[in-house]
Amino acid sequence: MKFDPDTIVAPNSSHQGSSHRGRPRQFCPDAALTAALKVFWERGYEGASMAELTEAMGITKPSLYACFGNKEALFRKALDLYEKEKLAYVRAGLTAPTAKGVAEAFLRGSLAMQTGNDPRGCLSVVSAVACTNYADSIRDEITSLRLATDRAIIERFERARDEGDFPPGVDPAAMAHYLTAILQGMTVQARSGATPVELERLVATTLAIWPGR
Amino acid sequence: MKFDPDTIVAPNSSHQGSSHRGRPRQFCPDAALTAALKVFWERGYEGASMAELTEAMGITKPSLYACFGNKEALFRKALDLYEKEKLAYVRAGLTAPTAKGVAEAFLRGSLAMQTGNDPRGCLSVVSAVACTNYADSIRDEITSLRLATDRAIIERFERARDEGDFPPGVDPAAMAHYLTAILQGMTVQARSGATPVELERLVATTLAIWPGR
DNA sequence: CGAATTTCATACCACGCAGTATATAAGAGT
DNA sequence: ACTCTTATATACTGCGTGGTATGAAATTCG
Repeated sequence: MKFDPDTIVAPNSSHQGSSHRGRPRQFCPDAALTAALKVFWERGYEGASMAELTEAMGITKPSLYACFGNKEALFRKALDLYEKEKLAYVRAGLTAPTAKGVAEAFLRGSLAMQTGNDPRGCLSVVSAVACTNYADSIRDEITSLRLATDRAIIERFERARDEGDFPPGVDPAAMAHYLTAILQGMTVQARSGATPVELERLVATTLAIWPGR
Repeated sequence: MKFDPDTIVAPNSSHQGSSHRGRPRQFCPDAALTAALKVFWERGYEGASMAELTEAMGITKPSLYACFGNKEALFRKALDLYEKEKLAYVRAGLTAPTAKGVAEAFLRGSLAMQTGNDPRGCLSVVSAVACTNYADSIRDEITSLRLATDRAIIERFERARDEGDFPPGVDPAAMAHYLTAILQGMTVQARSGATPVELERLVATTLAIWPGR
């Protein structure tokens, strides 16, 4: 029976539940995946070579392939991790009391991501924009991920409209796409070297202009 | 003496001034460069292979290298062509009478580019975001290009402030970066499959929110 | 201990990439 | 007509890529 690469289990640094025949793996898959995410994040899918990845992950190629499948599967898992960990502020932001509060939470969350130690820019944006020749499955996953968050923001803004957060005549869906456009633009600017101060000013400007509460 | 690839001259379809020793070239460099631009535009620099380029340009590899130098030089010339032809609306937009007029010209110009037959998205944005491992010279050229237009917009908005286009307390530079962020976000959304109607709505929303005249 | 099983390390493979050597074709100058 | 020059076509090179074969090391089960 073959090893199932879809299930990452038993990082050997933490407590190991059921014992395991054969030689134990000498690295922590979670840590390795985190390292891989960082590489994909700054180099893009095609820009990240297996050599770079294995070096950053601190493992050899056969270990990588045995544990994660292939490059595409690795990227997919890294993308899952990204959306799980790094995009927490999206889910959190949706709980803000007003539409403007949601916008502020998103903008500040995105800003915090740019000023941290992580690579600049949003992995989803980078992956969506860069090269047309990604594997179709990857493109599909990225777009479906984007559609899901778009949908969530739209629904949140529809509620906001019903609660009177917007001036009359404002379309919630339009405001949602407007907000995501600014977030994406912020990613592009961060990616091309904008300073944290400039990004902070972008946040402030957007909030100053924001219609309603 | 070697042929200087920096000067593209004598497309053989148009009138040919001074005659030319040796076998005449059997393609039009301008048309070939336009075809190359299209490929770079939709695939990115690294995503475009020489095979794709030569096929789209309708010439063979030695012809390409003889005429344009190498891949990097070809991209550089394509980028020049892009900024000269496709970004004409930027220079035109700067002449609008008010700040909001400038914003509208940029937004509509960018929108028109997305709905045309050309590849989606802005080549500069794609090139800026995608892969970190471009040749340094290319990155430098792209950023200097971006800085130049940023500077132009900022100066135009400073004039707009002096002319009273903005409400008091609005920073022209901040508004410039805000506007470019939206344009960049529009590119990202167009690149990831947004419909012209959605982009049109983004333009309308931005203009509806725009402070001042 | 010995057998089974799984991971690790080194070396390797086929392929696509950017770029080129070489020989031939097509024109201009004399 | 003959030479000189430039472009074209075909075939090639060296290299980096994603992915793998193979054998040794490390563990559990009997």
